[in-house]
Amino acid sequence: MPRPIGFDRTTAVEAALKLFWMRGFQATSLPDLLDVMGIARSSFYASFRTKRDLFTECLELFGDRTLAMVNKDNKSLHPTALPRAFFKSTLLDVSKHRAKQGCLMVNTVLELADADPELNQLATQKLNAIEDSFAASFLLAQKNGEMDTTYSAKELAKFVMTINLGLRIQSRQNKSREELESIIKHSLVAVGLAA
Amino acid sequence: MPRPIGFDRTTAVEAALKLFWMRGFQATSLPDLLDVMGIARSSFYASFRTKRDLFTECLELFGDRTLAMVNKDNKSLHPTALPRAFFKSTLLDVSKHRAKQGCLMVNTVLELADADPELNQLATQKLNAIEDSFAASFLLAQKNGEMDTTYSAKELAKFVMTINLGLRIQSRQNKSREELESIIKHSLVAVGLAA
DNA sequence: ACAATTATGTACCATTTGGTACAGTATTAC
DNA sequence: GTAATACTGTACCAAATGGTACATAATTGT
Repeated sequence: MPRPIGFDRTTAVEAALKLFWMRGFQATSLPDLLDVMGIARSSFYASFRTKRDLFTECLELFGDRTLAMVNKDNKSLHPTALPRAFFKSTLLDVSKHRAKQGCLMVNTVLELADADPELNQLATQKLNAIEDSFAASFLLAQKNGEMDTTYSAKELAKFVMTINLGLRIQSRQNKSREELESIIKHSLVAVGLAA
Repeated sequence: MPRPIGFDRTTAVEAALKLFWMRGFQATSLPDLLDVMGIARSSFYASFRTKRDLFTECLELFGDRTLAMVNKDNKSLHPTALPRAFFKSTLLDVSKHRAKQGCLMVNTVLELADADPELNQLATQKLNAIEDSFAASFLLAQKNGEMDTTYSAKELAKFVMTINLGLRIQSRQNKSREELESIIKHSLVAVGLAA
């Protein structure tokens, strides 16, 4: 009997995500959101409750999507090639504008570390999941004797994540692709992940 | 003839810096500032013009102070020991609360990359100055034959800075001192900076 | 046609925002 | 004392904030 939902929820969330990603949580106002989502104020509160709830949804979506990317490469590539592939597809093979957005999780951790510990924790948890995926992959390869064991799988994953975080900041600083590429190359060579 | 300035400007700026450092620019309200600075609203605007101007002053102070720390170590330590000393004094030998604050420049870059390009650039410039100081130190050591030349001084400095940025995020995530220490150790060993 | 539901638009809300104006008081040099 | 300056406190400002209320129109299944 009811009139069906008129706007595409997924599209709307996607638009909101893009804005949050660029501007951060606090700097994104409700009118801004309504504008890019193309819905009315009332519809917004009916479908998404609050701005914070919507942000949580975006963060969750972004985190899961990123993890899925890593896991996908995980199946088709040799573990030692994983980090390089990840950096390539999320940093190098990406438009300038998108590179400047950095990573929503990282941005969130720094913006809301103090102001909203709960969101900070959610972002951290999503980042940890990615790190764990790397670690699991490395561990398997090491057990199969396909990978050097100078560093433990966990240590290696932590190292890769540290580089990743550093790169996300630099991409928000407008560093050139060449510069980022150089850093990636040298870091990976240094720990024997230059597949 | 005039009545002298009653409050200590330096102390007031210091208090503001601490608050900005923890909460970020946007999340710090004017009443909050007046509170920790211990001055009246009118005095604030008379002495500091605007909230943004004060923030700029804090950012400048923080950046110069950090650079001075690096330069000081620069004179007493061997270049290969510089990064380790820097991480120690700014990350490991520091209270838990202070570690959680991260680095004001890094926080600023991520919070205001899109919203205030000018402040982003100021923060970036301060970070670059630190990187350059590392690079200059490495270069000198390499020329004197006191340091391995597998990596160029500039590349090495960029690598150290990337690790540094990554660590600042992780310290905002409440990572334990042990975890940070382990990352530092392994990264520096990897590029031959484990003095 | 009718009931049910969901959209839209708009008016409204209290609160907070950064910033200004100004009156009154305190402290100094002369 | 007087003039000059700098403090405090408070009142005020317009604008923007996130969120609510509600009347109306649209679209569906029956």
